[in-house]
Amino acid sequence: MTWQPNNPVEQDRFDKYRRLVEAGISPFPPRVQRTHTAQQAIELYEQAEAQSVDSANEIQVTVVGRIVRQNVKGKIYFGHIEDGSGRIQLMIRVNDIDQEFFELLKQNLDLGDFVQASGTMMRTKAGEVSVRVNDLVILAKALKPLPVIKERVREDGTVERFGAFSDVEERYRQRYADLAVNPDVREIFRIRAKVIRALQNFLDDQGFLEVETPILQPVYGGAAARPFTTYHNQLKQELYLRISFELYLKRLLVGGYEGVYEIGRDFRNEGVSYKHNPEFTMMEVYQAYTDYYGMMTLAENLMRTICLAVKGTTKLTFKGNEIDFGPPFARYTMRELIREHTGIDYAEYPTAEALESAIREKGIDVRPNLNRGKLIEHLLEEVEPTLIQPTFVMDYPIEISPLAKKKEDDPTHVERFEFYVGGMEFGNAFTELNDPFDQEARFIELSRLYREDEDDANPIDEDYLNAMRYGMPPCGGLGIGVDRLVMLMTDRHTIREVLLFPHLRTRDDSR
RNA sequence: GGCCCCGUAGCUCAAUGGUAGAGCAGGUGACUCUUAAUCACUUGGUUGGGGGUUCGAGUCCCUCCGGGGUCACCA
Repeated sequence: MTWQPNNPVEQDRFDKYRRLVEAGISPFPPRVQRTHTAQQAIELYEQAEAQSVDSANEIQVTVVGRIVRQNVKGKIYFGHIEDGSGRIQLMIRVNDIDQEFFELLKQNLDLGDFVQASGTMMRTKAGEVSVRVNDLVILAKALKPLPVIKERVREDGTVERFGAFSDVEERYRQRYADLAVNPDVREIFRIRAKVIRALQNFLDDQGFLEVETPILQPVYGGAAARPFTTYHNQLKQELYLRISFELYLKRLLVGGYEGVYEIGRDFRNEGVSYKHNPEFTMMEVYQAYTDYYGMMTLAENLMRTICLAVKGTTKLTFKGNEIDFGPPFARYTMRELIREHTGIDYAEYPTAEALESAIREKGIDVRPNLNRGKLIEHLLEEVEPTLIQPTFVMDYPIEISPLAKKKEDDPTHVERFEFYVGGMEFGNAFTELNDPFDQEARFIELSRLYREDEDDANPIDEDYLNAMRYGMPPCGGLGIGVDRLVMLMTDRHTIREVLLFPHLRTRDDSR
């Protein structure tokens, strides 16, 4: 069943489409011509105008773009088209082109149509550099109306917008429409690209090798999360979408690379929230012959570099807070931070039962029967919203860190840090565990711990242990959530705003 | 998954339980330098779906769908 107009506005567009066809004009021609972008045409005119207005007015251009504003008068048409470079105004006067054609355009051009316009450059009486059109080709007819947004440029140059397309659900479901009418949304994804490029440039400059590792994995690991499962028909093999890159990247250090990184997609079959999407972009980097102190330096330099690349300074505003990546980040141990903030020194409570009742005494609600590590983690979450300036939280309990090396002077803790900015976790790093005996013991302990909790049952990656037995250099590893980084750089407060196509439930009514 | 809130024209939003409206967009007409153009007239609705209460439901109740917020989950 081919598409039919669903409402009077679409019916009207469809009628115009048919009128064009009847007039022998293709609404979707195969060929385009273009001599200048909108921006180039305007700059060219302004430069020439500085020399001589007469010669500037002889500049011939052909520009293309989507009609974003129309003002049709009796015998003159004004409209703005927008291309990738910006906007330019078209002026079509009836005596500059065939009169019948003028009437046809007047009747059948709509907001949203793509057109190609040829003519000479000029400046209107109101002062706007424009194209005085003597030929126009419709490149693509818009059959559905884009949301209408009117704009006024204030005296101070800022833009006031009226009736913006703001329904969050519709914006995400029809991101193309969102992008088409909301330039600030387009800007988010330019910044996103910039963040990723800056990450790559920074890590490349430091001598790291960018690699790609499997997304479809026979054994998942490297994080505590439920995976998505899938199935290879011919191989008759159950497969998982990766929940982290960690175990594969560290295999590469065994292989002899000194530093590797990957930027890519992780998939976690968990709840969604303003900071969680089922698929998200992660950056993980591993470096031989260093430790978590080295990763702190790396993280500081990395955040500084990204911020500079995007903002031109080490400062930014996020949720109304000014954040500065210039100075060294604050460093606290997890224990002291929790003690300061909640008054609980978890070291005084060696069992989960004792710690749980101490937490409850402080009036903090906590799910029953959590293990001690998870209880401590829960306490850290109490502190999290207060960590506005860049902060390293160091030395995590061993129970929740099976891939990190123990602290020499305290086997109950590991050399691990997470770093927080704006009340949100951005990165996670450790001195990587490279002792295959210890690693094996941790894996076994972990599978024992989670046996009761079947949801979290984690398979043991024997091949990873095999790799480690060949000798893994001492190393540090760091993971950073790229989407959250983009949130930070764009001051957006939900992950969905920085994903082009965030996950939504399917909606079967085709409204 | 729990709790709270929301879903009305293409878009942005109104409407004590009592005839579903406005602005923009669209249509017709006027207008050869407009730029949130203006002026006149005007089309457009299964009020997310289904059920119920009521003389009467956009509004109250139940349920389903979708979204937002929040909590939980997330080594």
